[in-house]
Amino acid sequence: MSPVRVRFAPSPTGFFHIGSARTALFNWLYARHMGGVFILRIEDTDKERNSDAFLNLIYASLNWLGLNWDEGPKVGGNGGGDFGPYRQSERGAVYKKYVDQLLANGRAYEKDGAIWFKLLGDRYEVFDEHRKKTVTKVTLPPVVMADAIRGRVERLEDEDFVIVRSDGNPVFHLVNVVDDIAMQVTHIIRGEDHLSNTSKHVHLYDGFGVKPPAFAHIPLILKQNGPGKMSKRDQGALIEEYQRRGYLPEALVNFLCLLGWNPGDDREKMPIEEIIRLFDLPSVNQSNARFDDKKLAHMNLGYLLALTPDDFVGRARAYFSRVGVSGVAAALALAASADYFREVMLLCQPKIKGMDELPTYSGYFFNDDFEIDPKVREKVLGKGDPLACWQELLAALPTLDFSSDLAIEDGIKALALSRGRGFGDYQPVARLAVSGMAAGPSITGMFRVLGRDRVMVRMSRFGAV
RNA sequence: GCCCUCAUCGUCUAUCGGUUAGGACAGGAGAUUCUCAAUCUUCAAAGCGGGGUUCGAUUCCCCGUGGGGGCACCA
Repeated sequence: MSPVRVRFAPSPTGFFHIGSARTALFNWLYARHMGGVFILRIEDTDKERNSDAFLNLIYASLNWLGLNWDEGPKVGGNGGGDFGPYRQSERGAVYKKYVDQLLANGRAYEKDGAIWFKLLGDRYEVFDEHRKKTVTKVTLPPVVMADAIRGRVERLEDEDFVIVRSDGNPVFHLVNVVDDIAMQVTHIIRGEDHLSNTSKHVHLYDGFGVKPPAFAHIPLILKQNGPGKMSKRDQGALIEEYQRRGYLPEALVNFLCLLGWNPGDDREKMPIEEIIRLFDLPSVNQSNARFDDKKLAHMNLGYLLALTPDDFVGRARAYFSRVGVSGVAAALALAASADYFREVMLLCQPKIKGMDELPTYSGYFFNDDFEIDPKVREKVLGKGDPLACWQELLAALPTLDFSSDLAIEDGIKALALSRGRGFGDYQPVARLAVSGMAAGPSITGMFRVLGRDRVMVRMSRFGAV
């Protein structure tokens, strides 16, 4: 049996979005599951709308998601292969050869300067109400497709169609089929929006005398709010955005897998190896799925909490590096010692919901000139006996044991006991004085990481304001 | 308008003729707690409608309805 060869064939005419990513992902999963080949083919025949920036975005996004391609343009460690070139703009000669074949065997003809594919059957004219013009139709049986996800699909294709434009450029249907033949693609996994095109494609395969590959049309991702499928203009649609916001790619991939597929049981958060092992075409859903950013965020949190300390700190540093140029907090964080940075990050890991919270959440650890939120100040000072607590705590700091969170907690509790208070009486004002914020890591951890000197300075300064 | 396609909680989904219709996210309540989260417990929440087939339909078939996609010398 010949090995499975699948391809992802994006066109560099816009930002790389969720829908494309999932199509790429399902192709990649199937290839990996079957031990086959994942091909990246760039469909850049639309000269007007192509751009190198979008092309590079495709490479960058696939890399970020971990969807490495075995054949395709050589980028990083990816690509190569014996069926290139893998950019359609460089395959003109191939298309010409195939078109000539059609012309020679009578399955294509010229009209109005363009080349049309010829359907086999009797022709008749009819007025098309929708398009407001007379069209020539062909009497022939419908195309029957065996879709791996949808089962049997039947559709009548009864009009000849253009395969090469009058300007000499081949159209999508032609190049798509030619390349799938030339690159020996065995399974075409693509969005359901292509289902109606498939009848044309099957006729083309027939014209070339080639048995069509297997088709698998995956359901579409619907936009979170409002009607219709998700497009690159919709909120949360761009892969780039998740990358920028510090989402973990493995979380996004896991989430995307669950949009239209499931392992057959209740499991959701799964390592990619397990997903590869279980993934298969028949288990892909048939109905469209609505995008849900809350669930994605939850998935991201799950992965975030599960990161090992070293991994988390490394990724946090990478995130700070990326935003560093534009953020003061990030720049200061990067300037701190590696040990201190690590301690701060590990304090924050269990508390944040995403990497993008890190600069704000941890800013005061690195910046002594942090601002005190006036609203928080008002709230904290308006409750209980905060100033007395502040003074008592300040006085106790020089002798407080800073050796561990527990020691700090015991120390403050002892103080509280001696004054007839509770730990909770000191916490709000201490947090305000030391961080300026209403929420954050445990006050004991915060004290320990900042160290006695910094805590003292901040506590003292608080009274002066 | 024509063609294709889909249909279980608000959302993602399990069920492959017989279940108290399960899980997850979101939402409500409670527990825990030094803030905020997280976590744990818990509550509420679904088979689009109508016909069949069958001893029995969420499940199979048909018709409606609703959603989605397509109908170019775009991809």
